[in-house]
Amino acid sequence: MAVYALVDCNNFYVSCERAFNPALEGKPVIVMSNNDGCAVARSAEAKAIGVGMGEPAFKLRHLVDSHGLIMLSSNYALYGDMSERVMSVLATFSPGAEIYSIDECFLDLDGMPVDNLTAWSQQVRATVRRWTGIPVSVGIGTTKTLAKLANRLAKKSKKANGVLDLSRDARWIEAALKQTPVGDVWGIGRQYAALCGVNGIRTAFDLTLQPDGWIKKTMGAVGLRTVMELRGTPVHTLDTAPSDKHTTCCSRSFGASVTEFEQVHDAVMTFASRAAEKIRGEGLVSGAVQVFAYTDRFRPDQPQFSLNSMIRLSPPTSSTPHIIGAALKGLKSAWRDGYEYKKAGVIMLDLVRPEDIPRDLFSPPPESGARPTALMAAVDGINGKMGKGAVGFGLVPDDAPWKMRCSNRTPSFTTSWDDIPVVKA
DNA sequence: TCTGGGGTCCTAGGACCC
DNA sequence: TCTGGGGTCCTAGGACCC
Repeated sequence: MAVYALVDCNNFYVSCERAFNPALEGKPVIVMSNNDGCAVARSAEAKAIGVGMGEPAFKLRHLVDSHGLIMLSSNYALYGDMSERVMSVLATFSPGAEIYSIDECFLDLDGMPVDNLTAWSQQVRATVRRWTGIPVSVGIGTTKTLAKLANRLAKKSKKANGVLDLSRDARWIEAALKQTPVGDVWGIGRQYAALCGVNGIRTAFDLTLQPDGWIKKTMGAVGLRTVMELRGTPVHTLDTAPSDKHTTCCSRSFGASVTEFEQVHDAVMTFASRAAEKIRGEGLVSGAVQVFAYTDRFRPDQPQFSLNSMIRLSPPTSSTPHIIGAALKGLKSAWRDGYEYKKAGVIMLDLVRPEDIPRDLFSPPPESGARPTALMAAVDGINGKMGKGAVGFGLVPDDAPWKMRCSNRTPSFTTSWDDIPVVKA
Protein backbone atom coordinates (compact mmCIF):
# COMPACT_ATOMS: atom_id res chain seq x y z
CA MET A 1 0.00 0.00 0.00
CA ALA A 2 1.22 3.46 -0.88
CA VAL A 3 1.94 5.80 1.99
CA TYR A 4 3.05 9.38 1.45
CA ALA A 5 4.18 12.09 3.83
CA LEU A 6 3.97 15.72 2.89
CA VAL A 7 6.45 17.85 4.79
CA ASP A 8 5.61 21.54 4.54
CA CYS A 9 7.57 24.42 6.06
CA ASN A 10 5.46 26.69 8.26
CA ASN A 11 5.21 30.27 6.96
CA PHE A 12 8.41 29.48 5.10
CA TYR A 13 9.73 32.92 4.09
CA VAL A 14 8.97 34.38 7.51
CA SER A 15 10.63 31.38 9.17
CA CYS A 16 13.78 31.94 7.06
CA GLU A 17 13.91 35.55 8.21
CA ARG A 18 13.43 34.50 11.84
CA ALA A 19 16.22 31.96 11.62
CA PHE A 20 18.64 34.86 11.24
CA ASN A 21 16.81 37.45 13.28
CA PRO A 22 15.32 35.97 16.44
CA ALA A 23 13.92 39.40 17.36
CA LEU A 24 11.16 38.60 14.85
CA GLU A 25 9.90 35.70 16.98
CA GLY A 26 6.45 36.24 18.44
CA LYS A 27 5.81 39.32 16.31
CA PRO A 28 3.48 39.90 13.37
CA VAL A 29 5.79 39.64 10.34
CA ILE A 30 5.05 39.44 6.63
CA VAL A 31 7.25 38.98 3.59
CA MET A 32 6.12 40.89 0.53
CA SER A 33 6.19 39.95 -3.14
CA ASN A 34 8.53 41.54 -5.66
CA ASN A 35 8.11 45.29 -5.86
CA ASP A 36 6.90 45.17 -2.26
CA GLY A 37 3.49 44.66 -3.82
CA CYS A 38 1.54 42.31 -1.57
CA ALA A 39 1.88 39.85 1.32
CA VAL A 40 3.13 36.42 0.23
CA ALA A 41 4.07 34.97 3.62
CA ARG A 42 2.61 35.73 7.03
CA SER A 43 3.59 34.74 10.54
CA ALA A 44 0.84 33.30 12.76
CA GLU A 45 0.71 36.64 14.57
CA ALA A 46 0.21 38.48 11.28
CA LYS A 47 -2.62 36.12 10.30
CA ALA A 48 -4.15 36.74 13.74
CA ILE A 49 -4.38 40.49 13.17
CA GLY A 50 -6.19 39.88 9.90
CA VAL A 51 -3.50 40.07 7.21
CA GLY A 52 -4.79 38.13 4.21
CA MET A 53 -2.71 36.15 1.72
CA GLY A 54 -1.96 38.33 -1.31
CA GLU A 55 -3.26 41.43 0.36
CA PRO A 56 -1.80 44.61 -1.18
CA ALA A 57 0.93 46.17 0.93
CA PHE A 58 -0.55 49.65 0.77
CA LYS A 59 -3.62 48.39 2.61
CA LEU A 60 -1.44 47.03 5.42
CA ARG A 61 0.69 50.06 6.24
CA HIS A 62 -1.67 51.19 8.98
CA LEU A 63 -0.99 47.95 10.88
CA VAL A 64 2.65 48.94 11.24
CA ASP A 65 1.70 51.65 13.71
CA SER A 66 -1.37 50.07 15.26
CA HIS A 67 -0.04 46.51 15.75
CA GLY A 68 3.72 46.64 15.15
CA LEU A 69 3.46 44.73 11.86
CA ILE A 70 6.90 44.17 10.34
CA MET A 71 6.92 44.24 6.52
CA LEU A 72 9.98 42.71 4.85
CA SER A 73 10.92 42.71 1.17
CA SER A 74 11.47 39.24 -0.25
CA ASN A 75 14.97 37.78 -0.23
CA TYR A 76 14.88 34.87 -2.65
CA ALA A 77 18.60 34.16 -2.43
CA LEU A 78 18.10 33.40 1.26
CA TYR A 79 14.92 31.34 0.82
CA GLY A 80 16.36 29.27 -2.02
CA ASP A 81 19.42 28.40 0.02
CA MET A 82 17.41 27.58 3.16
CA SER A 83 15.14 25.39 1.06
CA GLU A 84 18.12 23.35 -0.14
CA ARG A 85 19.18 22.82 3.46
CA VAL A 86 15.74 21.63 4.55
CA MET A 87 15.46 19.29 1.56
CA SER A 88 18.86 17.76 2.20
CA VAL A 89 17.86 16.98 5.79
CA LEU A 90 14.61 15.38 4.61
CA ALA A 91 16.49 13.26 2.09
CA THR A 92 18.25 11.54 5.00
CA PHE A 93 14.88 10.26 6.29
CA SER A 94 13.59 8.51 3.17
CA PRO A 95 15.19 7.21 0.00
CA GLY A 96 12.20 8.44 -2.00
CA ALA A 97 11.78 12.22 -1.84
CA GLU A 98 10.10 14.56 -4.30
CA ILE A 99 10.79 18.27 -3.91
CA TYR A 100 7.40 19.68 -4.79
CA SER A 101 7.99 23.38 -4.23
CA ILE A 102 10.39 25.70 -2.46
CA ASP A 103 8.84 24.74 0.89
CA GLU A 104 7.24 21.32 0.38
CA CYS A 105 8.52 17.79 -0.04
CA PHE A 106 6.71 14.48 -0.51
CA LEU A 107 8.35 11.44 1.07
CA ASP A 108 7.57 7.86 0.06
CA LEU A 109 7.02 5.88 3.27
CA ASP A 110 6.00 2.63 1.61
CA GLY A 111 7.91 -0.21 3.19
CA MET A 112 9.71 1.97 5.72
CA PRO A 113 10.71 -0.03 8.78
CA VAL A 114 8.73 2.24 11.10
CA ASP A 115 5.78 1.13 13.19
CA ASN A 116 4.79 4.49 14.64
CA LEU A 117 4.69 7.04 11.85
CA THR A 118 3.58 9.81 14.21
CA ALA A 119 6.60 9.41 16.46
CA TRP A 120 8.85 9.14 13.39
CA SER A 121 7.35 12.35 11.98
CA GLN A 122 7.97 14.18 15.24
CA GLN A 123 11.60 13.18 14.92
CA VAL A 124 11.68 14.58 11.38
CA ARG A 125 10.26 17.86 12.66
CA ALA A 126 12.71 18.10 15.52
CA THR A 127 15.71 17.33 13.32
CA VAL A 128 14.81 19.85 10.62
CA ARG A 129 14.21 22.47 13.30
CA ARG A 130 17.52 21.80 15.04
CA TRP A 131 19.65 21.63 11.90
CA THR A 132 18.10 24.47 9.89
CA GLY A 133 15.98 26.56 12.27
CA ILE A 134 12.87 26.00 10.13
CA PRO A 135 9.62 24.65 11.67
CA VAL A 136 7.77 22.10 9.53
CA SER A 137 4.50 20.15 9.65
CA VAL A 138 3.97 16.59 8.47
CA GLY A 139 0.82 15.08 6.97
CA ILE A 140 0.55 11.39 6.09
CA GLY A 141 -1.93 9.66 3.80
CA THR A 142 -2.34 6.85 1.31
CA THR A 143 -2.46 9.33 -1.57
CA LYS A 144 -0.66 12.61 -2.13
CA THR A 145 -3.95 14.50 -1.98
CA LEU A 146 -4.78 12.95 1.41
CA ALA A 147 -1.26 13.69 2.67
CA LYS A 148 -1.81 17.33 1.68
CA LEU A 149 -5.14 17.36 3.47
CA ALA A 150 -3.57 15.78 6.56
CA ASN A 151 -0.80 18.38 6.52
CA ARG A 152 -3.30 21.22 6.52
CA LEU A 153 -5.06 19.78 9.56
CA ALA A 154 -1.72 19.09 11.29
CA LYS A 155 -0.99 22.81 11.02
CA LYS A 156 -4.43 23.88 12.26
CA SER A 157 -4.88 21.61 15.24
CA LYS A 158 -3.04 22.37 18.47
CA LYS A 159 -3.50 18.78 19.60
CA ALA A 160 -1.83 17.41 16.47
CA ASN A 161 1.37 19.27 17.34
CA GLY A 162 2.41 19.50 13.71
CA VAL A 163 1.83 15.86 12.72
CA LEU A 164 -1.25 14.02 11.46
CA ASP A 165 -1.21 10.43 10.22
CA LEU A 166 -4.30 9.57 8.18
CA SER A 167 -2.87 6.39 6.71
CA ARG A 168 -4.26 3.87 9.19
CA ASP A 169 -7.85 4.47 10.20
CA ALA A 170 -10.74 4.92 7.73
CA ARG A 171 -12.84 6.69 10.38
CA TRP A 172 -10.12 9.31 10.81
CA ILE A 173 -10.02 9.87 7.08
CA GLU A 174 -13.77 10.40 6.95
CA ALA A 175 -13.64 12.81 9.89
CA ALA A 176 -10.81 14.73 8.22
CA LEU A 177 -12.71 14.94 4.91
CA LYS A 178 -15.77 16.27 6.74
CA GLN A 179 -13.67 18.96 8.43
CA THR A 180 -12.12 20.21 5.21
CA PRO A 181 -13.94 22.86 3.18
CA VAL A 182 -13.97 21.79 -0.44
CA GLY A 183 -12.03 24.88 -1.49
CA ASP A 184 -9.11 23.82 0.72
CA VAL A 185 -8.59 20.58 -1.18
CA TRP A 186 -5.40 20.43 -3.28
CA GLY A 187 -6.55 20.89 -6.88
CA ILE A 188 -9.82 22.69 -6.09
CA GLY A 189 -9.29 26.38 -6.76
CA ARG A 190 -11.62 29.36 -6.68
CA GLN A 191 -13.68 28.50 -9.76
CA TYR A 192 -14.32 24.88 -8.86
CA ALA A 193 -15.03 25.77 -5.23
CA ALA A 194 -17.69 28.22 -6.42
CA LEU A 195 -19.21 25.57 -8.70
CA CYS A 196 -19.29 23.15 -5.77
CA GLY A 197 -20.94 25.78 -3.58
CA VAL A 198 -23.70 26.34 -6.11
CA ASN A 199 -24.35 22.60 -6.08
CA GLY A 200 -24.46 22.32 -2.31
CA ILE A 201 -21.07 20.61 -2.00
CA ARG A 202 -19.44 22.10 1.08
CA THR A 203 -16.77 19.70 2.29
CA ALA A 204 -14.20 17.36 0.80
CA PHE A 205 -16.41 14.52 2.02
CA ASP A 206 -19.41 15.87 0.07
CA LEU A 207 -17.23 15.96 -3.03
CA THR A 208 -16.26 12.27 -2.74
CA LEU A 209 -19.97 11.37 -2.91
CA GLN A 210 -20.58 12.96 -6.31
CA PRO A 211 -20.92 10.75 -9.40
CA ASP A 212 -17.81 10.48 -11.59
CA GLY A 213 -19.68 11.70 -14.66
CA TRP A 214 -20.68 14.95 -13.01
CA ILE A 215 -17.15 15.54 -11.72
CA LYS A 216 -15.59 14.86 -15.11
CA LYS A 217 -18.08 17.16 -16.81
CA THR A 218 -17.68 20.09 -14.42
CA MET A 219 -14.05 19.82 -13.33
CA GLY A 220 -12.47 17.86 -16.13
CA ALA A 221 -10.09 14.92 -16.02
CA VAL A 222 -7.90 16.69 -13.48
CA GLY A 223 -10.80 17.20 -11.10
CA LEU A 224 -11.75 13.55 -11.33
CA ARG A 225 -8.21 12.52 -10.41
CA THR A 226 -8.38 14.74 -7.35
CA VAL A 227 -11.61 13.08 -6.21
CA MET A 228 -10.21 9.57 -6.80
CA GLU A 229 -7.29 10.49 -4.56
CA LEU A 230 -9.66 11.81 -1.88
CA ARG A 231 -11.40 8.42 -2.02
CA GLY A 232 -8.06 6.74 -1.36
CA THR A 233 -7.12 5.57 -4.86
CA PRO A 234 -3.57 6.74 -5.64
CA VAL A 235 -3.31 8.49 -9.00
CA HIS A 236 -0.29 10.73 -8.49
CA THR A 237 2.93 8.86 -7.90
CA LEU A 238 6.16 10.14 -6.46
CA ASP A 239 8.20 12.00 -9.05
CA THR A 240 11.77 11.95 -7.81
CA ALA A 241 13.45 12.98 -11.06
CA PRO A 242 11.54 15.97 -12.41
CA SER A 243 11.82 16.26 -16.17
CA ASP A 244 13.16 19.31 -17.96
CA LYS A 245 10.99 22.40 -18.13
CA HIS A 246 9.18 23.14 -21.39
CA THR A 247 9.04 26.90 -20.91
CA THR A 248 10.67 29.43 -18.69
CA CYS A 249 9.75 33.01 -18.09
CA CYS A 250 11.41 36.14 -16.83
CA SER A 251 9.00 38.99 -16.14
CA ARG A 252 8.53 41.87 -13.73
CA SER A 253 6.07 44.56 -12.91
CA PHE A 254 7.76 47.93 -13.22
CA GLY A 255 8.50 50.03 -10.16
CA ALA A 256 6.75 52.86 -12.01
CA SER A 257 4.84 52.72 -15.27
CA VAL A 258 6.68 53.86 -18.40
CA THR A 259 5.49 55.21 -21.74
CA GLU A 260 8.72 55.39 -23.73
CA PHE A 261 9.79 52.63 -26.10
CA GLU A 262 13.39 52.95 -24.93
CA GLN A 263 12.44 52.09 -21.35
CA VAL A 264 10.45 48.99 -22.26
CA HIS A 265 13.24 48.12 -24.69
CA ASP A 266 15.78 48.15 -21.85
CA ALA A 267 13.54 46.09 -19.60
CA VAL A 268 12.96 43.46 -22.30
CA MET A 269 16.70 43.38 -23.02
CA THR A 270 17.39 42.75 -19.34
CA PHE A 271 14.74 40.02 -19.03
CA ALA A 272 15.91 38.33 -22.24
CA SER A 273 19.46 38.31 -20.95
CA ARG A 274 18.39 36.73 -17.64
CA ALA A 275 16.18 34.20 -19.40
CA ALA A 276 19.12 33.16 -21.59
CA GLU A 277 21.33 32.69 -18.53
CA LYS A 278 18.61 30.65 -16.91
CA ILE A 279 18.25 28.15 -19.74
CA ARG A 280 22.03 27.84 -20.14
CA GLY A 281 22.17 27.02 -16.45
CA GLU A 282 19.81 24.11 -17.08
CA GLY A 283 21.65 22.95 -20.20
CA LEU A 284 18.72 23.77 -22.50
CA VAL A 285 18.22 25.63 -25.76
CA SER A 286 15.06 27.41 -26.88
CA GLY A 287 13.17 27.16 -30.16
CA ALA A 288 11.14 30.34 -29.77
CA VAL A 289 11.00 33.48 -27.70
CA GLN A 290 7.81 35.27 -26.77
CA VAL A 291 7.77 38.86 -25.56
CA PHE A 292 4.88 40.63 -23.88
CA ALA A 293 4.14 43.96 -22.21
CA TYR A 294 0.97 45.40 -20.82
CA THR A 295 -0.62 48.33 -19.05
CA ASP A 296 -1.81 48.50 -15.43
CA ARG A 297 -4.95 46.37 -15.06
CA PHE A 298 -5.71 48.05 -11.74
CA ARG A 299 -6.20 51.37 -13.51
CA PRO A 300 -9.40 50.98 -15.51
CA ASP A 301 -9.41 54.76 -15.93
CA GLN A 302 -6.36 54.46 -18.21
CA PRO A 303 -6.40 53.03 -21.75
CA GLN A 304 -5.50 49.34 -21.58
CA PHE A 305 -3.28 47.52 -24.03
CA SER A 306 -1.44 44.24 -24.13
CA LEU A 307 1.24 43.44 -26.68
CA ASN A 308 2.44 39.96 -27.42
CA SER A 309 4.73 38.59 -30.08
CA MET A 310 6.56 35.36 -30.77
CA ILE A 311 9.77 34.92 -32.75
CA ARG A 312 11.13 31.52 -33.79
CA LEU A 313 14.74 30.72 -33.08
CA SER A 314 16.15 28.51 -35.78
CA PRO A 315 18.24 26.68 -34.95
CA PRO A 316 17.31 26.56 -31.25
CA THR A 317 19.81 28.48 -29.18
CA SER A 318 20.76 29.69 -25.71
CA SER A 319 23.00 32.49 -26.92
CA THR A 320 22.25 35.78 -25.19
CA PRO A 321 22.72 38.06 -28.22
CA HIS A 322 20.48 35.86 -30.39
CA ILE A 323 17.78 35.78 -27.75
CA ILE A 324 17.98 39.52 -27.03
CA GLY A 325 17.84 40.21 -30.76
CA ALA A 326 14.73 38.08 -31.23
CA ALA A 327 12.96 39.53 -28.18
CA LEU A 328 13.62 43.10 -29.31
CA LYS A 329 12.48 42.29 -32.83
CA GLY A 330 9.23 40.98 -31.37
CA LEU A 331 8.82 44.04 -29.18
CA LYS A 332 9.38 46.42 -32.10
CA SER A 333 6.85 44.65 -34.29
CA ALA A 334 4.10 44.74 -31.66
CA TRP A 335 4.89 48.09 -30.05
CA ARG A 336 2.29 50.83 -29.79
CA ASP A 337 2.89 54.34 -28.53
CA GLY A 338 0.58 56.12 -26.17
CA TYR A 339 0.19 53.65 -23.32
CA GLU A 340 1.51 53.48 -19.78
CA TYR A 341 3.24 50.11 -19.62
CA LYS A 342 3.39 48.49 -16.20
CA LYS A 343 4.78 45.04 -16.83
CA ALA A 344 6.83 43.18 -19.41
CA GLY A 345 8.41 39.80 -19.80
CA VAL A 346 10.19 37.29 -21.98
CA ILE A 347 9.16 33.64 -22.26
CA MET A 348 11.49 30.99 -23.66
CA LEU A 349 9.46 28.29 -25.43
CA ASP A 350 10.15 24.85 -26.87
CA LEU A 351 13.05 24.16 -24.53
CA VAL A 352 15.08 21.07 -25.39
CA ARG A 353 18.47 19.55 -24.70
CA PRO A 354 20.71 20.34 -27.68
CA GLU A 355 21.18 16.62 -28.42
CA ASP A 356 17.40 16.20 -28.68
CA ILE A 357 16.82 18.89 -31.32
CA PRO A 358 14.79 17.39 -34.14
CA ARG A 359 16.92 17.61 -37.29
CA ASP A 360 16.21 17.43 -40.95
CA LEU A 361 18.28 17.32 -44.09
CA PHE A 362 18.84 21.08 -44.05
CA SER A 363 19.59 21.62 -40.37
CA PRO A 364 23.04 22.92 -39.71
CA PRO A 365 25.02 20.65 -37.42
CA PRO A 366 24.20 21.27 -33.74
CA GLU A 367 27.61 22.74 -32.98
CA SER A 368 26.87 25.83 -35.02
CA GLY A 369 24.23 27.31 -32.78
CA ALA A 370 22.77 24.86 -30.35
CA ARG A 371 25.61 24.61 -27.87
CA PRO A 372 26.55 27.55 -25.72
CA THR A 373 29.39 29.27 -27.50
CA ALA A 374 32.77 29.81 -25.92
CA LEU A 375 31.74 33.43 -25.45
CA MET A 376 28.63 32.45 -23.46
CA ALA A 377 30.64 30.03 -21.34
CA ALA A 378 33.13 32.79 -20.57
CA VAL A 379 30.38 35.27 -19.65
CA ASP A 380 28.71 32.79 -17.29
CA GLY A 381 32.08 31.89 -15.80
CA ILE A 382 32.95 35.50 -15.00
CA ASN A 383 29.52 36.20 -13.51
CA GLY A 384 29.77 33.06 -11.42
CA LYS A 385 33.05 34.26 -9.96
CA MET A 386 32.56 38.01 -9.74
CA GLY A 387 28.85 38.22 -9.02
CA LYS A 388 25.78 38.59 -11.17
CA GLY A 389 25.90 41.35 -13.75
CA ALA A 390 29.68 41.75 -13.63
CA VAL A 391 29.66 41.43 -17.40
CA GLY A 392 26.73 41.18 -19.75
CA PHE A 393 24.88 42.45 -22.77
CA GLY A 394 23.01 45.70 -22.78
CA LEU A 395 23.49 46.50 -19.11
CA VAL A 396 21.14 49.28 -18.07
CA PRO A 397 21.35 51.93 -15.35
CA ASP A 398 20.42 50.87 -11.83
CA ASP A 399 18.08 53.82 -11.46
CA ALA A 400 15.90 53.07 -14.50
CA PRO A 401 12.29 53.90 -13.58
CA TRP A 402 10.99 50.40 -14.37
CA LYS A 403 13.35 48.69 -11.93
CA MET A 404 11.90 46.94 -8.91
CA ARG A 405 11.14 48.60 -5.67
CA CYS A 406 12.52 46.73 -2.75
CA SER A 407 12.92 48.93 0.27
CA ASN A 408 13.31 46.51 3.16
CA ARG A 409 15.32 43.48 2.10
CA THR A 410 17.39 41.56 4.63
CA PRO A 411 21.00 40.59 3.80
CA SER A 412 21.84 37.38 1.92
CA PHE A 413 23.09 35.76 5.11
CA THR A 414 23.93 32.39 3.59
CA THR A 415 24.85 33.10 -0.03
CA SER A 416 27.02 36.22 -0.02
CA TRP A 417 30.39 36.50 1.75
CA ASP A 418 29.74 40.18 2.44
CA ASP A 419 26.50 39.40 4.27
CA ILE A 420 27.59 36.60 6.58
CA PRO A 421 26.43 37.45 10.10
CA VAL A 422 29.24 38.31 12.51
CA VAL A 423 29.07 37.06 16.08
CA LYS A 424 30.29 39.70 18.47
CA ALA A 425 32.23 38.58 21.50
C1' DT B 1 1.33 56.90 -4.80
C1' DC B 2 0.83 51.50 -3.79
C1' DT B 3 -2.11 44.86 -6.17
C1' DG B 4 4.11 39.01 -7.55
C1' DG B 5 6.46 35.69 -10.42
C1' DG B 6 6.99 31.18 -12.37
C1' DG B 7 5.18 27.01 -13.64
C1' DT B 8 1.88 22.67 -15.24
C1' DC B 9 -1.84 20.31 -17.57
C1' DC B 10 -6.15 20.01 -20.14
C1' DT B 11 -9.60 21.32 -23.56
C1' DA B 12 -11.84 23.38 -27.40
C1' DG B 13 -11.56 24.80 -31.86
C1' DG B 14 -9.41 25.70 -36.32
C1' DA B 15 -6.43 24.24 -40.17
C1' DC B 16 -5.16 20.76 -42.85
C1' DC B 17 -4.81 16.10 -44.76
C1' DC B 18 -6.63 11.98 -46.96
C1' DT C 1 -32.67 14.23 -53.90
C1' DC C 2 -28.11 13.37 -51.58
C1' DT C 3 -23.44 17.85 -48.97
C1' DG C 4 -18.25 12.72 -44.78
C1' DG C 5 -15.50 11.68 -41.27
C1' DG C 6 -11.45 10.65 -38.90
C1' DG C 7 -6.88 11.87 -37.64
C1' DT C 8 -3.14 15.12 -36.44
C1' DC C 9 -1.12 19.28 -35.23
C1' DC C 10 -1.22 23.75 -33.40
C1' DT C 11 -2.84 27.57 -30.60
C1' DA C 12 -5.33 30.11 -27.22
C1' DG C 13 -7.43 30.13 -23.13
C1' DG C 14 -8.65 28.46 -18.73
C1' DA C 15 -8.07 25.94 -14.68
C1' DC C 16 -4.83 24.75 -11.11
C1' DC C 17 -0.36 24.91 -8.07
C1' DC C 18 3.26 27.33 -4.90
